[in-house]
Amino acid sequence: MPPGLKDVAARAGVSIKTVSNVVNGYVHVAPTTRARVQAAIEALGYVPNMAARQLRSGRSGVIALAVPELQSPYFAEIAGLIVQAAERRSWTVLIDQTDGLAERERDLVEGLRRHAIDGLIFSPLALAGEELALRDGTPMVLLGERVWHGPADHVAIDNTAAAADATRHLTALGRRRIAAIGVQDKPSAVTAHQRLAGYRTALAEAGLTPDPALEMPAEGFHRADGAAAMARLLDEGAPPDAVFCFNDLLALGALRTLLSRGVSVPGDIAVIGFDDIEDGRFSTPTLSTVAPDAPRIAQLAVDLLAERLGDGSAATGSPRELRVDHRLLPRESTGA
Amino acid sequence: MPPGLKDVAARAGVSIKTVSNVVNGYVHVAPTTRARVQAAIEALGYVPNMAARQLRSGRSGVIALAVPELQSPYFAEIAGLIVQAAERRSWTVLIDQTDGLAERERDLVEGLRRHAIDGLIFSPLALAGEELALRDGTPMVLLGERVWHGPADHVAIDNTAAAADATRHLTALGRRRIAAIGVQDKPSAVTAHQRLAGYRTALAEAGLTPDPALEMPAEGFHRADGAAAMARLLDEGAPPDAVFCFNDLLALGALRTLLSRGVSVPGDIAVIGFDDIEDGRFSTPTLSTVAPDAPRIAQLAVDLLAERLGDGSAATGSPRELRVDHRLLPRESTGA
DNA sequence: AGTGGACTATACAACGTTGCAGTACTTACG
DNA sequence: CGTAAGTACTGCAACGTTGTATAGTCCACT
Repeated sequence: MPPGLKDVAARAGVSIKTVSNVVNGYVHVAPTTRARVQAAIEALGYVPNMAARQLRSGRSGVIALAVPELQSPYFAEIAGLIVQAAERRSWTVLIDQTDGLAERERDLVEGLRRHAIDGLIFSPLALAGEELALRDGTPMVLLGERVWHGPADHVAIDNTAAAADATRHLTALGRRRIAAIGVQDKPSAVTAHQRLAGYRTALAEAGLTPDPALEMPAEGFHRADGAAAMARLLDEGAPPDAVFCFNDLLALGALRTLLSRGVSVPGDIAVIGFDDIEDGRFSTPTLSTVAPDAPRIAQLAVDLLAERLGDGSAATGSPRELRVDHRLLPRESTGA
Repeated sequence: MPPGLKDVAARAGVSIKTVSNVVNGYVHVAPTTRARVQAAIEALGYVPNMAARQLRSGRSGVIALAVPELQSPYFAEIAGLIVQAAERRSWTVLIDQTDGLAERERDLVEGLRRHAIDGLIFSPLALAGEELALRDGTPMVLLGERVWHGPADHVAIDNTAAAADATRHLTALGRRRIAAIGVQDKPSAVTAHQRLAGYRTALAEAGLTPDPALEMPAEGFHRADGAAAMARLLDEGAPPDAVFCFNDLLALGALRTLLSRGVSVPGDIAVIGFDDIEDGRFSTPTLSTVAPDAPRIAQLAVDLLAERLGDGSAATGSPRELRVDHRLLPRESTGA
């Protein structure tokens, strides 16, 4: 049985409460007493019992981070950064994998973990809009691209603008038949919609007519989906001279198809992705991409949550939307 | 304030304990009572308070998983699989990132989280041997390649044999100058040592003399390290005709260097990696590798932990070492 | 008719911690 | 010198849950 305040108190010859005061850094404790208690703590190897603390205070010191999947390098990176940011506030991060399942996401929102966590940082895939309204008062910060005025704080890049930047990079190279890979129908697939919108905007700016045959759907955002979409693009009629993939994994899959068929990149077809994952910096050719400022996203998400947790009433203030910068990174796959 | 047993009891007109009994599925509750209580639970949206539960039972239902880094696809995959396996036991997994820092690892082992977690699945990088002995009774399962008879249960593939298999694949192709990338000096870098040993064994079997110039060190196990090591290999004297990289990331980095210099793979140099991460299945050329049975590793780790948690005394039985299978996956980078 | 057992429900204590109220002693000040 | 303010410490209650003990009811079998 691990020692408690009781045991430390007995050993130091003081009351339980005094030990508690020492542990919590209460000021009015005589130096000699404090030293005696500290010694007892050391000797017994006392560690505060978090469960009891939480039961009293209602705070667990744990925040949850819910992402669709950790396998995806982008989310893995975000997760790592958020853990770091949370550590600076000595919070523990509980990582939840939703696999993009609506059911799992709903569980989170409806607060099945309610008592265990102080707040939630959430990157929703299946849920959108009002479905995200939290029933209990647990503060939540949304990550990624939510549309207008959701029910909670929200950190994201300007997705549409970033997609337009990527596409503009291709039109600026003089490409005319520019395909998009990653289109999704589901109304909840906000990311895909926004990137498609940005793509179309940039095409229009360049005076190009959108060709439905060039807007390739993808079930998921993985390499295999990108490879398959690219293959269809090559097999069906006139191939494009450039492709904007809605994320880097799709782009790497597309690259694989192109190279294995002997298509020159960027000679015949230029390719650009989205996210700036590490893989793209070492692929052959290296992958042009749009890089969201991930460290800043992580920092802001944690800061926002901290603000809501700071004052007791989580309801203070209306939801805020924070924009984070993005950068275009031209690499070999578009001829850098 | 969220409702507690007390509130439900009041609404249903029964005692607190009866509600507790209903919640915990105790058999001897009259159907009508049970229904009334269930209705009250629904109406109030009651959710059990985990902190209080843990305080009573000493069990949190949370296990920790500590890995060097989530960015690494191999660990991300393992993490995902462990979360799945734990979910089947309705455990929550707290993922800790050690960044391979000895200090962080020591904190874990010394049980700073002691009260918060029921058990620990740990993939140590910096710590080895007796330093890993847990002071308190928290059950621990070690992941990855620890040497003989550590202080805790341990799940791993036969690292040396797997490395030998990979190297043998290269000698079987008739390659004679086979390099290794990923050598590390630190005594705690057990993985690197074992893979080097396997490599040397296979060379010896093929009647080849090990050439120190072909054993390339790598600071980390990342793409950049692999790319740099490969560059040095090409620049210093006679280049090899095959390379065994100690993991897939190193191999992908090496691939990048080779292709950007116009070296043919596998024509001039064959490349094989280790881990079977998704990236290697979509690189150009696709990457030959050795695949550990990751799902089984995850399942066994969780099972082992469950066993230690089952009976109250965690000390039952001496540490066990479980071997998991691995498979050689020849792909394009060695001429498949 | 009496005894044992299964069934249903309850009361109480305890898990380890902290907020609040309170006690005893010291110092400061008019 | 008396009172107020500050310092050092203590005791009790409460957070929400569950294990143990207990009490009453009903039925079945001697």
